Amino acid sequence: MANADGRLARGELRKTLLLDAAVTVVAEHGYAALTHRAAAAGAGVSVASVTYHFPSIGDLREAMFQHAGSRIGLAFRDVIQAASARADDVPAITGSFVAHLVAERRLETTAVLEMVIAAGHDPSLRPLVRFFNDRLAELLGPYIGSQSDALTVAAAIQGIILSRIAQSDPDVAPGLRDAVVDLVQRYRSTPTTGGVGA
Amino acid sequence: MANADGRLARGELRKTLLLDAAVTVVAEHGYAALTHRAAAAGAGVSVASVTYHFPSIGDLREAMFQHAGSRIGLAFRDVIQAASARADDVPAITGSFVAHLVAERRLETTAVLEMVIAAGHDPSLRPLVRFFNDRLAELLGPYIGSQSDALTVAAAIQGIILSRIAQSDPDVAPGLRDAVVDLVQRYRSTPTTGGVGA
DNA sequence: CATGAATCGGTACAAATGTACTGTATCACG
DNA sequence: CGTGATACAGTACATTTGTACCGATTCATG
Repeated sequence: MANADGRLARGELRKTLLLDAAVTVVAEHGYAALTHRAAAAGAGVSVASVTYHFPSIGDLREAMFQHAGSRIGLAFRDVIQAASARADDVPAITGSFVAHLVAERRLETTAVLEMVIAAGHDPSLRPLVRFFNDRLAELLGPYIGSQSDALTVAAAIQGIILSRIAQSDPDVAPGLRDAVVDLVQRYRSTPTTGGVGA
Repeated sequence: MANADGRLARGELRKTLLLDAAVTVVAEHGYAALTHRAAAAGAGVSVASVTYHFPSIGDLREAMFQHAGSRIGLAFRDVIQAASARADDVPAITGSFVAHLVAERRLETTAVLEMVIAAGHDPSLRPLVRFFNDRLAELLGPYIGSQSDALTVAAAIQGIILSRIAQSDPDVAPGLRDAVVDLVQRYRSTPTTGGVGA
């Protein structure tokens, strides 16, 4: 899709540029501020370039959510693999991962949270929201035995992330990680080999 | 403000009618859908009546958040009083309260969650968001000794509520309450008098 | 009952937005 | 080197939205 056909590669490049700009708009000014013109201005291109790739505003919104979700999803894939290998380290891995999301992936994370809210009145978004819940639960799975508990903790972690993003205090990142680590540990079900106990 | 002056009473009545309609619009169609005309249509009144009480759209948005927050805040006041008297029952009280919010106060609760997201890029909303976090932490206070832990659990509960509203499954209410009760119990710090242990 | 403020419906207009249309440049391919 | 599809800039127009304005109605008060 890129090497064989240069035209498609160019188009995809512009698309990602536009979607990155769209994610930035949503994260910095809210879901309501995402317009063709706002995305065009953020990417430094013409409005027609946006309407060409995303003819209707619904297309832009949907692609923007998919894009933000894809970025986060890739990060999930790596950390899930690491967690499945060492179940005892799941709390620490999860805590660092969440801190990473809020710090280095703040824009995409914020956009995903906007998507979760939007899913409340837009059923078409629910499959993607459920996908993220399942991925987060999958990350916790090796440490938390119960699937039900894992989903609860996944939702709880989302709430902790939300509260930090809502306050937007840049200095709360370390406290965020500790809070997540502690939360996960309180749901431990599989016996750990080492550890002196908290 | 109501009995002494009939005109003000009438105005306040219309205001609450409009704000209830505004909250409904936000809960059912999202924050972006809140316009003067949408609120007017929802309340069955003219657009001028909305612009009279809320001249700019910013006034309407701000008052809508305040209104939804006020409704939830009143419910908080009662439950906090009940919880302070019986610390051992805090998990059950909190669980039932959360279930009540999602069931009977779904519209206001959804609007408040929209406000939390909006606070990420609108600092003027953060005091109200912090107020709710503090109230929820205050509710948990008698049961959870650490103020830091109480705030974490408060954020976690918000995440659990968010996940249920996002999925919008009406049959998950009982599971919701159990999940909240279990979560709070895992953060117990004060010794309970009775109880056989879970 | 007269009066003035509060309230509200109807209308109008400027700005923002969604979206279509036209022309042009780029690039793969024959 | 022509050719056609892709990609994009500029423009235009209809719709939506924010907001102001005017007139009618309600209601407390003297």
